[in-house]
Amino acid sequence: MTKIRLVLVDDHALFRRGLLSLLEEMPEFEVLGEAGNGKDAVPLVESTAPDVVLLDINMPVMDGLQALAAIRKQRPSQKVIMLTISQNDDDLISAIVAGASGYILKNTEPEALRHTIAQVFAGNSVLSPEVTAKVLQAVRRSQSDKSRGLLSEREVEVLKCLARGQTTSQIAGALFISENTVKTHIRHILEKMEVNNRAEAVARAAQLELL
Amino acid sequence: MTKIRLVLVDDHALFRRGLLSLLEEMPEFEVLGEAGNGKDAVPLVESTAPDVVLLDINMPVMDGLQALAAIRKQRPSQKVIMLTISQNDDDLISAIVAGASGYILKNTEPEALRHTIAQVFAGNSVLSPEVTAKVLQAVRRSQSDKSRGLLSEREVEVLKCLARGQTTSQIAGALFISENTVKTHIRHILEKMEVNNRAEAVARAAQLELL
DNA sequence: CAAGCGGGTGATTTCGCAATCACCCGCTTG
DNA sequence: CAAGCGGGTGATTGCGAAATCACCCGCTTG
Repeated sequence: MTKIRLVLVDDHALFRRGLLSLLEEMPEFEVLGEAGNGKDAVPLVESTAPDVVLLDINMPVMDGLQALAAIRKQRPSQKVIMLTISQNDDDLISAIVAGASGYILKNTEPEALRHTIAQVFAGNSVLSPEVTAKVLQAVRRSQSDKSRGLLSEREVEVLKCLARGQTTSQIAGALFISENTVKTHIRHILEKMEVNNRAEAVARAAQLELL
Repeated sequence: MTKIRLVLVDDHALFRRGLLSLLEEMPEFEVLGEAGNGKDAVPLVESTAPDVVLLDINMPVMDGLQALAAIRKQRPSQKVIMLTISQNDDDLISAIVAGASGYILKNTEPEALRHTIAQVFAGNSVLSPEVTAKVLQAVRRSQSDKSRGLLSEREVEVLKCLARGQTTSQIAGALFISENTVKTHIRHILEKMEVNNRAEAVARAAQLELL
């Protein structure tokens, strides 16, 4: 069996050596090299071309996020797992945006780490359960942001009326505007929500909970 | 030890029964009830108040996403794990937005399912590695979308010049505008990126790769 | 101390979008 | 067939953001 070739990057020599012996006990892994900071890591990855890089964030000289960006710039398909103690939201999101395939905490069990590396090697991504919740929150926020800015205030009001099953003339009466104006608002709503009729608009609005 | 109380929702009776016997073999779980569609699931969850709900997406009468929304509306803190074969992006994102704490595929190993339920019960979130990559892609897209719309075209041009280390007067010459205009653009860039000086702006721009 | 640079404030024009209304078309239904 | 409704096109006004420039302040440096 071809071994999964790794590079370890962490500024704590003790942790790095412990991790090294741990991984070498697992027959499917082969550690090609180690680095104690980002500046050393970039050329090391360049020259050894490992399957997966295990990368710490908090490091002197060049931190893990900068190193990640540099590595991914040189080798865009390089798989990198962030292995860190940081549960900081900015670190997490930055690492994802910079192209990390995994983000796991240092308190992870050896077996889980083994599983993570195998999954990443197979082309999948893995997050520690503790940080997954943060990522899901970020997704929720970004989706609601996207929905918020989409429609103007007035258009949302019209949409609410539509959802109550009101007709054009009823909406016009309720909002003290002409039927023509209501129709124009609905037109814009349909365009922005990329739907073809009132019913579809109401269905998607209910689904997105933007009422 | 207090058992983790579950409710299973899946329209395939065979799968549901198999899952039931599997979970009952694990001493830490207790299955309070089952449902074959979303319409039955909502009142069942309401009455039994389980710790965690395992919910399929593809179901007749009321699909899992609608059921998830209904359940979370009645019991906002209810923990729900989507257990499905769907790797569809829309299903995945919809489930997350609707408040799912987990999204795992039906080909998951029993031990991994056991682990997932325990993590969700503990307040964390879990995704199957196969879908984690999709979520990370969604995060990347939403972050770049956020960055795109943030700065105007002209402001991006100025920022590019800044990143090359050009001074105010050099930028003014390059873009055929006055120094004052350049300064105003930079002012707006600093405001929008929430940074305090040019260097910070360049650093974050490089990090976000919006050059 | 004066020139150059980074940074802050005010003022202008222009352009796009929001909000409004009028008018037109095609379908159903009594 | 005419009245009502959903849907489409054009036109107006007003506000806010983008883009432009002028002027002011404080620091460094020769």
